Amino acid sequence: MADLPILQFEETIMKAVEENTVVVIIGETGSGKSTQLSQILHRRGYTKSGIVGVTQPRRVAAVSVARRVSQELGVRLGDEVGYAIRFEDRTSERTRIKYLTDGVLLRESLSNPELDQYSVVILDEAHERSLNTDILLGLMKRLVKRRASNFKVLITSATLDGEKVSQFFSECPVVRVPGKLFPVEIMYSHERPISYLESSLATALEIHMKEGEGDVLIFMTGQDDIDKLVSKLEDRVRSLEEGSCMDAIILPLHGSLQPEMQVRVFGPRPPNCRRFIVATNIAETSLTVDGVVYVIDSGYVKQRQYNPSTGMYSLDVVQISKVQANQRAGRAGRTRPGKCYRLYPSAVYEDEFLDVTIPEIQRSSLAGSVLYLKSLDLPDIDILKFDFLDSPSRKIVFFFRCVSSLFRHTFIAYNRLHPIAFAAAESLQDALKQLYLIDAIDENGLITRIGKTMAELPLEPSLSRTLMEANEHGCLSQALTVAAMLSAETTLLPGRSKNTEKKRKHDYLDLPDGSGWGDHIQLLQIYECWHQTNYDIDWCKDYQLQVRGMKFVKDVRRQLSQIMQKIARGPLDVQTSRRWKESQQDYHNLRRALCVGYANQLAERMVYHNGYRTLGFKPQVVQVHPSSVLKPDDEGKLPDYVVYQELIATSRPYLRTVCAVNIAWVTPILDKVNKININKLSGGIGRIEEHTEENMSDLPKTENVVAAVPDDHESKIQAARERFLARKGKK
DNA sequence: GAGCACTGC
Repeated sequence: MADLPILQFEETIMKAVEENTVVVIIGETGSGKSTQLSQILHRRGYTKSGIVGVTQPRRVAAVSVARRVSQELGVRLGDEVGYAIRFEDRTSERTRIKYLTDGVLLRESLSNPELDQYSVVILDEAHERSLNTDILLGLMKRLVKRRASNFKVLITSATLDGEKVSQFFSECPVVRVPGKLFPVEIMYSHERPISYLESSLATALEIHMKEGEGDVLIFMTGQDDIDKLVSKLEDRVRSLEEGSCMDAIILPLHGSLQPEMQVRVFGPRPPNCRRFIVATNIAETSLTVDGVVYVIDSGYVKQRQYNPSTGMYSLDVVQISKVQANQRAGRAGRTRPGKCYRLYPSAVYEDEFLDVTIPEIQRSSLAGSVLYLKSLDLPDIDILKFDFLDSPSRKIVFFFRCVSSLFRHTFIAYNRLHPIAFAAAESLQDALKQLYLIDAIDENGLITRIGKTMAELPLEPSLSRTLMEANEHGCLSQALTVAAMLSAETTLLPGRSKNTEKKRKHDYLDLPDGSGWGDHIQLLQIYECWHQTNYDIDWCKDYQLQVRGMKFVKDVRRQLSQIMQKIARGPLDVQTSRRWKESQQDYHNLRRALCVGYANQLAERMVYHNGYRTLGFKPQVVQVHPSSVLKPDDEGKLPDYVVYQELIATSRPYLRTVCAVNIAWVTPILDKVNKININKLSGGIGRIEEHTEENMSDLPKTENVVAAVPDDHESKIQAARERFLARKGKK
């Protein structure tokens, strides 16, 4: 501990912290920033006036770092040092240093927007740019102005990103702390490989024959490639075995592996043996494998992206960023000097790779984030309560300045660099439309009472809305189950291991089938069956349902029930139905609640075939995913209208997880779609900011331009916003 | 009749 680099910088850091409200710390891997920054602040008295909170993007990190710090300070975990993650709060009144996931801190700021129990907030690993961290960055920017006298923010980031974060916080100081990594020699390919699978294979074999002891970590993009490479490696290594003096163990490592299999990667390594770990980017940050000396980096990663104009998700293989490439290389230098083989030329790294990864906030639907921001006690709501502050219109300007600066921060830098980065305006408009259709905001873009309640639920807005509607119509218990099942769905079904395939098909017949209404209903029925068995673990195993996943569903369901009981007025029925057979009606109310909640995700069947056309977005022809339990009726037809959980483009655009709904429920929603006025919904973001730029009398003229040339207007707003923000920044 | 990168409340 004493030789951690960060301790030599204690004076520098503390001087910067004392003289500034915000400080960026660039701390490379092994600098000790995660464990030491909080302790330094504790020693310097910053825990006397409040808690030092340290956010982490991942649960395991929050827990393990808290445990470590409590050991170093010689206190019991949960006393002076504690942690808070979903489903688990190990803090007490005595807690002075608190590690928490960034999601938990966001939830806390919902009930306490000033975060006044904290004297310091440290946003750790900010360069990872998780959606939650990005929103926290925006909130901190606002908070440091309001609590400048008794609040400090420290942000840790990677080298390439630190300057930008500093700019975001009005050029706050940057302190650089070196890491304790061993040097890693970087080797580039001369050309781009034709097949990075073959290229990885060749490189791995070369290392095995020519290089000394040490494990090899190979980054691939997905399970299929991992499986292929593992089997090829096994073949080739075996044929080499006589010529090599070392044995080889080849291990896959990815998120869908059972935890027992993942453990093999971390177990003790037999002597005179080399392990090849073929991994996804799970090994980039989430899991650390000891003993790795060689890294093979394909330069690619699989990323999920959202297109706000079509409402469609896709899973694409894209080039990594420089930050990611360096992070991967760093995995070779943890225990001793290592080597990193990049399967691409250095010119590609220099010229094509983005400096930093496109942040999640730019690749996701913003409906949840916008609703969350609107629900905070920021000035666009409950204006009467805050009379002592600025006038209402000024408040709205302020709100959108916070929001737009937050989104600016993440959008503008990348738009010209990367085709998949969508414009902030488009993404925000999509979010506003979605929120309007599910009654979370009114036609002026102001949050409604329903929306306010929705934001309290840790769910995507559509599911929150479904719960609220279900509560009105006596099917909350069922909706809670569906919401919980959907929160974990991908982890429920068994993996693709071949020997279970046959067995599963057989058992699958015995599982409920949704009674012809679709996948949501099937999920409900599965959970109710499990409930009937008194949550029997063996029952899950019999039906090949992931035990961990089902337990998670139970936890989520309990948490949602508690929140609903807290926020909803009147009596609630949150008990799981005890007589599920009797509830096998047509699920009328539940399906209607889903229709209301997913008003922005409806599809209409085509007249002559079973394809669907999406409603609400730019219409698209899509198919129900073959994995759906929804089957054509006796006439060979699927339901006329469905709600869908997800629209995803794989080999074709598919609706995944669908439920039949009635046309009578759909019609009023379509009326609403037709009446959408995006300018009003935007709450005059552009208009208000243009007021500050130009004369009031210019306004009608500008609005005419909107109708005629939207793009031009958009760029004008953008320009006005830039000038506005620049001027504000100088003050 | 297809396929699932990784997190998190």
